Amino acid sequence: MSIEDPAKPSPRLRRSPEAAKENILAAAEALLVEQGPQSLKLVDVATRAGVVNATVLHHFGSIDGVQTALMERMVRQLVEKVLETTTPTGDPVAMAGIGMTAMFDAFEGKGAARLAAWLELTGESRRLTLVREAVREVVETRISQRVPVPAEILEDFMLVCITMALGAGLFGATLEGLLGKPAGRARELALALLLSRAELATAG
Amino acid sequence: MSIEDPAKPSPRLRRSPEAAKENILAAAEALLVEQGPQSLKLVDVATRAGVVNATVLHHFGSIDGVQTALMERMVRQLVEKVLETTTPTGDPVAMAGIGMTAMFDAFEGKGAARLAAWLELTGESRRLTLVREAVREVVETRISQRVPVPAEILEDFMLVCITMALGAGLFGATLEGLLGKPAGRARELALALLLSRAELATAG
DNA sequence: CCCATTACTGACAATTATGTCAATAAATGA
DNA sequence: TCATTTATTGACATAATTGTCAGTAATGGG
Repeated sequence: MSIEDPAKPSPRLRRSPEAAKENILAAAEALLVEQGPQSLKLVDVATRAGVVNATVLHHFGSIDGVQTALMERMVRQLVEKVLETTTPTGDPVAMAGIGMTAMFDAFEGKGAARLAAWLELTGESRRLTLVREAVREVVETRISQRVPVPAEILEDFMLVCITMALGAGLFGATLEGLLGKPAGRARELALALLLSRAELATAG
Repeated sequence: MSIEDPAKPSPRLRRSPEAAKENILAAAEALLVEQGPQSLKLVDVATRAGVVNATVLHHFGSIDGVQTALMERMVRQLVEKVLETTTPTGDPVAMAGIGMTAMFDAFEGKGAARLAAWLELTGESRRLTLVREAVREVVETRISQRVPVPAEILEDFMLVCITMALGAGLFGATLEGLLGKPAGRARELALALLLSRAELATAG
């Protein structure tokens, strides 16, 4: 006999469909961030979420369904996070600084850059029309009307900014280690470089 | 009966160990570039190389052995490619331009950026002491002695440069598509940004 | 309280991927 | 020519991963 009561029928927890999915996706996201995309195994995700694999399949149909849902969730979170910190102020340069900082934060924290890299490697980056729309909204609605800069140049600037934010978010820590630089140096330098450019553009 | 001679004993091809490994690694690299790291299945690599999986295992021991060998091969190629195009000239700014262009080329072509992302995602980026040594050699031996800039600043510059080269190499094409920009625009803008900075640094 | 719905589970089937092994055949040297 | 070595192979064994299904148990509506 064990110490525990032998006849212990596990108090089965029943969530709402939304809560169940949320629980599973949170577990999947944690695994993605901690161990990389190749560790997104069905059983691992289920175990992490405190359920069995059949439960995961019940809600998402397949492991691909989990991955797709996770992608959408993370993209949505990223976009919201950037948008909510992109409230227009009077000063264009200060605004650029705030917006870019928010972007760097978003890509670095919670593994958004890792997710983007995963999408890129698996060739699933086509599904990102959501991102396209978000970027367009940021450019047209939030920045373009306030800043005396042609949309063309603004888009170019966004392109460089996102490229650097992704690069810094994904490789920053490793590169800093390889070069013996303090943590956060890549991000710091990239932001400074971009900001100097922003000042130039608005001043000219 | 088939059209072919029914008793056709396949003319078995026997390579030297080196050639056999090279053949397999080339196939693996092609698969990595074309379809991403998760397509590096034992059977797929073998089929692509025109052999059976047992042959691959004979030479590399396991699929991990293949991946490790492929990593080392690609890193070596990348380092060589960068080093060979980093021949010092008289003009520091021109040198910076040439060196950075070479770096961007190296990371973009043949999926070096994809490899780096893969290493990052799989958490294998520690093995990159090879890269560390190469970077140090570039900084100390090839640049530092020729350019009147403190090593500190030079290292910072390398950090940003590599970050951007990786970002552009990995995400450039997709981002350009999402933003409706012409191909190569991210790389172009990044290089321009870095070059303007290099001019500033050497002028100051 | 009772019933219908459905989230959840355990056990098992199916599929896929990796690895083993004895036998075969291509090169090399004696 | 003959023997040794070993790159190569097919068939098979093992493991890992995904997916199926009938049954169980929370939950909410009547």
